[in-house]
Amino acid sequence: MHNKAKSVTIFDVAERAGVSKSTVSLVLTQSDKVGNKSKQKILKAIDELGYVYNRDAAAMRSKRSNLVAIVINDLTNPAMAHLATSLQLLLNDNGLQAMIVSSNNSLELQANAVKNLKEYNAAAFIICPVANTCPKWLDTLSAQHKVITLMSEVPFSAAPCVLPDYKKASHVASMHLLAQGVTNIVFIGSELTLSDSQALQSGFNTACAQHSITALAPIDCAVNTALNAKNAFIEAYKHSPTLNAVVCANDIIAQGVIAAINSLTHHCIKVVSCHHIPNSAVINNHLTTVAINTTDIAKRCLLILQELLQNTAPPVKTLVNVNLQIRDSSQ
Amino acid sequence: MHNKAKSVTIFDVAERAGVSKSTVSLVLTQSDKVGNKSKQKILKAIDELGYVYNRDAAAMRSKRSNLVAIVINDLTNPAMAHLATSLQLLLNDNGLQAMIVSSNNSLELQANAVKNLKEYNAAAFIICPVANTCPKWLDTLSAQHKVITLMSEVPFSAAPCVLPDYKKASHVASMHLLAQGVTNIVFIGSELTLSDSQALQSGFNTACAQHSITALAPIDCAVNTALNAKNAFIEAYKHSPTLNAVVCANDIIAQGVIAAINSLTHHCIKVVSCHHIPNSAVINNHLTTVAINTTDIAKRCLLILQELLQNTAPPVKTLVNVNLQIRDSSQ
DNA sequence: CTGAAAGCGCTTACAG
DNA sequence: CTGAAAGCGCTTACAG
Repeated sequence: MHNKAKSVTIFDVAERAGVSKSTVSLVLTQSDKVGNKSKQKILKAIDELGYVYNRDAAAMRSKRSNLVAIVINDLTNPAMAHLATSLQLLLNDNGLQAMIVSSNNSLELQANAVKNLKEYNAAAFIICPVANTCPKWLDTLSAQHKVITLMSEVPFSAAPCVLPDYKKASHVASMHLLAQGVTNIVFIGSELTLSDSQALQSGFNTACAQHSITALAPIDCAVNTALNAKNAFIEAYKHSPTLNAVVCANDIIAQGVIAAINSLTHHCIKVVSCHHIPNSAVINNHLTTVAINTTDIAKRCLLILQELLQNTAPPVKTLVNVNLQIRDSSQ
Repeated sequence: MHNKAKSVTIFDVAERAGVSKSTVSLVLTQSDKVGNKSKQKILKAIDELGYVYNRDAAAMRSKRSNLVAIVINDLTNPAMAHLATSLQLLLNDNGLQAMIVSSNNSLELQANAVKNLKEYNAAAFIICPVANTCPKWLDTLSAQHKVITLMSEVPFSAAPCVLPDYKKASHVASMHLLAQGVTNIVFIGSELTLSDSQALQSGFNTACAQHSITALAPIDCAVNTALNAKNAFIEAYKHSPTLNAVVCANDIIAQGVIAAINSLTHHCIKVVSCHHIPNSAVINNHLTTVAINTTDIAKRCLLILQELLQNTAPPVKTLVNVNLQIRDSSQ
């Protein structure tokens, strides 16, 4: 859509530096086969001419690319944005260029984004998959390209994935409540049939079993919004007014639940969240929550990417540790 | 870093479809100069061979690119993430590919990101600039490339920018309070010397003047966090206990101020925010705030981009309208 | 409407 | 350590 000007090429640089194109190319590709005097002359010429390396040409000729696509399902979630940023910085440190793209929680956009990025010759795809991503689609993609999924599992897919240990997260959160002797405990989450949610419920159920407690039926608030959670909780509470403890799938849901509890006359319900979403608000600093370190996830992801690029087979599933942070809401 | 396999080219497609390379190319570039029977054969061949268009080769040959870099200073701010996503979708609709990159509020990273993206042959740069971005740097960039800045002004730069009308935002917010007869009013913001903050203060001051009110000295909470705002407000309140109205630069600061007010024995202080940051929390729904529509900003940005790509000169500054949303906090 | 040819800016063996 | 040459996958006039 936009026509570039004359463009300075390695030929111009070579001419100015009084060497051949090949020598310039060797300098640009960080080869050590070039004498220091030549190298200095070349760097000087590059600077004087304002030469810009053309990676399209280089990628085409060498059939290599250092472009890594990062496809994020929800960029407006600060945790996801932080993860994407961390990844970008790590990739930069390793000579790779990140290209962040939002799939905006749409399967169609996700498929489209990947299709386009293939045309731009991405060397790898790091995907925070949209809910209900089709495993076959992912498998087809990862058969032809380097692919890693993050944060959310696509069940039975062959693509390596890196996840927080959701099961452990809900387990420690639930045990923390149960150790205080609560008896009427419930789990609330969104889209309960999804793999991640199943893992959370599993940790919760294990904890209940260990304390010989029979939990109430889990509350499903459908879409993951605070308002939905608030309404779903109020509804559920009508049927179970003896409730005294709630394990929430994440901070957003916890916010809704807390808002619901504050609207009740009783305030004797303990709340924990299994998935902390960092934000700069003062507001949430009473919530007992399980912190998920997106920096750790990003680091792990990079290691796996390096394995993929070296054609060694990485683990298909990597669980990153989580930590319970105890605050007022569960006391 | 990663070696692609054999790769199917337009030559293979041409062979299979029984036409020449040129004809295939014409189809790929959406030319209408190709007969329908040929076109169908070609599309069939593309599908059967799993051909992937190589945009690097196309860009190099045609010296055109449809890659647009979006450089965001703070991707973890949901408003910015939403803006980036909106832009991406609009660009897609117009045959352009967005490449989102985070500058993570670092001048160095911002400069580096732009330098790298030039090598990837970006057709345009849409930048939400880091605070204190150097105008000369931006001018040099925009002399050679298509550049638009968003959300935050780099004073005296030649690059076209699209902003919310910050002055109007603080003006309507302040007038709303003053109309209720408040007398001891103060403005609180972060980094008060920055251009955007100056605009906010200007709207505030104008409103005070219109009501013949002398405002207290503005409160500067340095970094833009709720905690900072809370502490700065508590400190300021000690010196001015008669305060009865606060105009906050944005929602984050407002959260801190409200937290501070709640910790006081009196609750008779009205609060408004000049810059709404959308998030899914229920919590903030008592705050009177000025909504900034990032979708409008994105649309405006696209129009300006189209002008730039057509080499017409767009307005150097575009202010997008804002709307006051009245809620409990100012009643 | 189609084909042959040149060339975008680079990298990569291969001789010197 | 350096130079000449081939070629990556496309697009673009230019003849037919």
